[in-house]
Amino acid sequence: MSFFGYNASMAKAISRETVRTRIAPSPTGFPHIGTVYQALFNFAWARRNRGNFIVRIEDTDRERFVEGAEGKIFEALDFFFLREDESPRKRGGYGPYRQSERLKIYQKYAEELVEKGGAYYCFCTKERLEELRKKQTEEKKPTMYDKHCLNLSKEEIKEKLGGVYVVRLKVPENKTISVKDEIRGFINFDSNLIEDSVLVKSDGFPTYHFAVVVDDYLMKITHVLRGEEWLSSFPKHTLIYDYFGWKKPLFYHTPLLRNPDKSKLSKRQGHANVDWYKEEGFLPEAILNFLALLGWTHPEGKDEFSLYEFIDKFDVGEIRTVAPIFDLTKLEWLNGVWIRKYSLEKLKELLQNFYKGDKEIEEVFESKHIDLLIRLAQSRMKKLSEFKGLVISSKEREYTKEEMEISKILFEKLSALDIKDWREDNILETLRNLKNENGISMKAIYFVITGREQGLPLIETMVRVEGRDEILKKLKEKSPQ
RNA sequence: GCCCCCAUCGUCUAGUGGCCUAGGACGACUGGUUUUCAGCCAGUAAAUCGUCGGUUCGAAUCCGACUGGGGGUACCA
Repeated sequence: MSFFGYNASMAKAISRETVRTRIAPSPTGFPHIGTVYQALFNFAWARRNRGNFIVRIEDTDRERFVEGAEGKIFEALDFFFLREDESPRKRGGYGPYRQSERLKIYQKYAEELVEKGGAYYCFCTKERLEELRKKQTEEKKPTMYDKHCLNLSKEEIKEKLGGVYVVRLKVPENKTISVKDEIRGFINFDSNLIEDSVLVKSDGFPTYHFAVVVDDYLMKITHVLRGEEWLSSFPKHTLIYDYFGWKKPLFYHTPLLRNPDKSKLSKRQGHANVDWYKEEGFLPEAILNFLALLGWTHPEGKDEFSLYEFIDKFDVGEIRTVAPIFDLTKLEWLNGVWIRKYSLEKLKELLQNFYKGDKEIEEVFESKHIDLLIRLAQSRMKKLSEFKGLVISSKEREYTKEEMEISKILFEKLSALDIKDWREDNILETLRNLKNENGISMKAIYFVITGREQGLPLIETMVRVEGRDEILKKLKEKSPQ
């Protein structure tokens, strides 16, 4: 970093125009991991170019609107450190940032578009449209609006405008509409296959296609990084830009995250809900790291990197086009990597936060051994949720006869060590002898003493956590009478 | 059905005409360290680059067809 915040890695960055990116989530349910994926790329590109990252709430669908969903979106962004520069909660110079509060704006531009000949009023009833669709389906034709209202006279329109109507996009006939995706290049569409979509609904709300164009333009968005599912409606958006004579931002369609069975990442199979990751004890750093690896490769081939490093190295043009499968196994590995990176203090804080309200484990946090326990558990957890199982002993199964015999032998041998000899080296020697002389495996010894097949280091916990009395008491209980 | 996108180990990917008898990471497996399990270290297996055809002296890389997968086809986003 040097004066004016310029460094060599920024040479590639765009300088003339302030880069402005955005995500446009809909408050229609739980916060989706796909939204985080989009947010990551948009956020990183804005930061990389010293630009602004905007969050615009697309709440134009009143039927699917879910109370509180917007708050959950911001909660998720905060959890992932993807802090926006402009949004309904932050404000900014291009608000409002909630589409439901921009109705007047859309109305104005809709009228303008009609005047310019890029759109028209449609008064068709739901019944007529349903009938039309039914007929087209029967005839195995594509279901498209038949432009019935396109040629109404001025008088007719004026007369009907007092009633119920929608505004439709006027798609030209017999034309090739060419759109440019910065990753894929030009893509051509036959205009005859594109429907005159509704731009403004009868309730006065705009549809996505219209609102997104108007808002991206008014909010001076320079780079649109959005999901691949928008590629098919891209020609409609292009048409609107062109009718208005507006300069288009650059478009990058990012791959869709998929389930193990390759379908679009859904609620059911994959784990689409951001809350699930929090509940499992995945760390935001690890999830972000993992997400970045999906569709992008670090120039040095690194697998582990921070958000900060991602911002420094990320280039939008390098996004891959292949839709990756969201594989939890690699995420778990990365989560373990990040858990190991943390300092004891930080990890303790994280764990305490994670287990807030869990009575059983709160005791453990108050014990004087807590630091040791965390240190011993650190390399043994992939998720924060695994900590509890490591530090709270719970009997895994009944002891066999042989194991009870071993308990007895262990009790006898360990009793020989009095309290001042209860040290790691002595215990180790005792156990070693047992192994060598009686042929008892360390695995068996571990189980007999701890009551579980595997876990935290044996001798260290025997000495520093449990203590002589506790160990001997347990062994005695397990010994045959 | 129609339109559009995509196609390298099980998964994430490197690879943009010769450096590829295809490299890395996760996972799996083996060995080492070791008091269990992890961790750490070393190593092994794993893709005839979806298929077929073409261009070329030469193709994972370019072109075409096919197949497969995905997305779209709403007064949802």
